[in-house]
Amino acid sequence: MPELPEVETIKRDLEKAIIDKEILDVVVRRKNIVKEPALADFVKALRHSRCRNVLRRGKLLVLELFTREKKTRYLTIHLRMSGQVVYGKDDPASRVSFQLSDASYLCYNDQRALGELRVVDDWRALKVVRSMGPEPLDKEFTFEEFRKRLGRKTGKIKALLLDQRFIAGIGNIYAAEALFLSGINPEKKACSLDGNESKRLFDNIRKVLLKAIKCRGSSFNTYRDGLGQKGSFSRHFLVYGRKGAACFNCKSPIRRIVLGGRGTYFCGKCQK
DNA sequence: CGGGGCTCCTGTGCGC
DNA sequence: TGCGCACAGGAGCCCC
Repeated sequence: MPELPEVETIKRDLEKAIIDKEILDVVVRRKNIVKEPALADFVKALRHSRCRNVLRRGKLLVLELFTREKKTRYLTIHLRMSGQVVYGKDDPASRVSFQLSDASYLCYNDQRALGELRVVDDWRALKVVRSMGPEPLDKEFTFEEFRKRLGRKTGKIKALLLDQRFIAGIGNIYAAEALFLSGINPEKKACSLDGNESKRLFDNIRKVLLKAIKCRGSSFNTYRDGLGQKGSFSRHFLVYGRKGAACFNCKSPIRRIVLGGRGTYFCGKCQK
């Protein structure tokens, strides 16, 4: 489900909703979602802590907490395929529910229960964070660097865009959309992109992510924002989920192949 | 290093 | 209607 724009939308919603509020209690209804520490310690660390800040790195959502013992801890949330973090009333179907000091709740919903919650001392020390590639919307993410790193990769460009170690936050939807906008076939080898292609891809990655954030994400299925509402970017999909439909550019049918185990949509005529 | 398959889960939709 | 299979915004692991 959630890629960078969806997680960023949730982050912004939570900033408005929960900062400085105290977590009074935590109910864990699905234990295997809590990865670290052991369940009792997880609950203990959260209870009576306050949310100081909300952060995002790639697809990882991070709540900075100030505990009752006056220590800083971090609740990290990875939503995987179907996770939601929704502020409002309690939802008995939620996997984990946080009761807040304003009589509201923060619910972690997750139909497929593939998501991961952790409480850690230092979220930046997590292996997944340490190995994460650059943030595509940061100033430090430059075309020169992108081009250089592309040139060393012999695998298919779409698989590379999904690799969080290469670049953080892109998932199946935005990889497909950025490649279409750039006129690049998803099976093309990364190192074979020429200067113009790399530049178009670099620009379009940022463009599509920014536009999706403006639309508050894509909700064709389970994604919801921090207040339980749908995002509208699905209305702007150019290729994703459009198998057999006419390409908006050339009218030939959008194709679907499986690449790296993921459904991959593209126009065989416009993307070379 | 690349790529394929399998795994963790639950739910939906389609063809027969 | 019922059943089985494919597939779903992710990602780690094993194996060739």
